[in-house]
Amino acid sequence: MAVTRKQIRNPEQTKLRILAAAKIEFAKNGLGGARVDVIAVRAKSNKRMMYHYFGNKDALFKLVLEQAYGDFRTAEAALDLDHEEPMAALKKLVAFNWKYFLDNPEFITLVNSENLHKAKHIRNSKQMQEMSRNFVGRMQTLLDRGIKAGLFRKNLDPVQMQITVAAIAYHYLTNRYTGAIVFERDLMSASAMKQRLAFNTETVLRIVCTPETLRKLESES
Amino acid sequence: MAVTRKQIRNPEQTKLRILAAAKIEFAKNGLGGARVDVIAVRAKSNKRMMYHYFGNKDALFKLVLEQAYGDFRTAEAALDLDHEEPMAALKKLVAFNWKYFLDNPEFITLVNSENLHKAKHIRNSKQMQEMSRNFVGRMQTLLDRGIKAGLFRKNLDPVQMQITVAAIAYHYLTNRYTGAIVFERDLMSASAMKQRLAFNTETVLRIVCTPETLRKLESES
DNA sequence: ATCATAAATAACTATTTAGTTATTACAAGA
DNA sequence: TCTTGTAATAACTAAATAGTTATTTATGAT
Repeated sequence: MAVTRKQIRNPEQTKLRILAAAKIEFAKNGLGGARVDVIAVRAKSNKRMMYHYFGNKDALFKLVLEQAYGDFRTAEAALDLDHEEPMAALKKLVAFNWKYFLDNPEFITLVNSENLHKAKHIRNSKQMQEMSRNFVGRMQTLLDRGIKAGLFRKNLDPVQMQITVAAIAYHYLTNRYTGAIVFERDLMSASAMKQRLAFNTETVLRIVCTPETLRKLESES
Repeated sequence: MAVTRKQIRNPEQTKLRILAAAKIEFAKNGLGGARVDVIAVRAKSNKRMMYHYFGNKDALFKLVLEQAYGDFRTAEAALDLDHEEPMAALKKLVAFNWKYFLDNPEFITLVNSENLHKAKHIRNSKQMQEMSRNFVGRMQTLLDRGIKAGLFRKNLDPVQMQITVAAIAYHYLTNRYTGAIVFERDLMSASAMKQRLAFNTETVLRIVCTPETLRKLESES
């Protein structure tokens, strides 16, 4: 006697399952290495549904990537740095970047994959532009408040700052595997990670703070 | 009348052509996206030769990657930083990293691809270990000389320094495509690149130098 | 000259892959 | 309860893909 599993309809859930499965597969193998069959199976759906809801592999990748960026920007905005002292806010931002890349390794591999393809999927994405709009602005606001408080140096480029804050966390984590071989060191042990976060925090403060602020910090410690 | 092109034998040249073609293909599409047929055609050879000389796709990738690392380390060692003043040497190292990643974009994408695969190809590579051996040592020597000259701070971790010096150049360049969208700015214009190199140089000096050294630098400029 | 070795080539194969077709099943509104 | 649009599924296909087989050809040693 054949067991006919009842076919339950739930388009929203199905879409979400496919998106989640796609994120895992794209993150693990890159766009080129990802397999649509694997995505369908992992989503407990089938390829036809994926093509029905998302069109094709590249369109699905684009959506996954946009959502990954969206999640990141949303989390960063939620830090609500405007209600913190400038120094505390900056430290918080450095720690946030570190923790986010650590907790969401898919973000890193998705972004790397998109850059391998010269960002062709999101090049003309309205959504990407909107999400990015306030990103630089938040850094500028933070820098301005620090300057006003006599803590930070003037004329710092907020774009260079955002890139640098990301870079020192992102690079360490994305290249953790080759890094472990090159440096013959476990870069992911609890102590190594604590050390890196401390180093990154100090790096950013040294870039941003005036000499007097730095002197004060050193005499305190 | 059929034109029979003379079949010229040159195993060394053929191997080199295959390696060069593989480097381009792997760099452009990643390991998963690279096609052995494309490599064979680009090398003006054929698949059988590739399999004869290198075994399989993964073994070829490993060799390409090892050579890319070898080239990078060789170029860095050739800087001969031991015969420069510590400050000049440090600036030269920052500029070298920048220029090398800029001139050799394949290095970046090859390393990214290997990290996507958790460094499985080079994990037990003797050659990698040997090439890396002096890499940290060179930074340590540089830092020690700077400390001795009263210019640099004490107790800086040379591994954190190497990672950071690489990060601020590598990250900017590897994510240049998504970066251009996020920041709505041409990151690769001559002026943008000049600005980034200057920012990176200043960043590293601020990390490394003592407060007095920094003060002296500022009063000079 | 000839012969053994290795270099080169093209044609082949078994699988895998992105994308499609054809069909069935469900559920909401008339 | 009938109808209709759409969700779900499986089986299919044409192209592509990593790796192989069979064969020819150049070259250096004897």
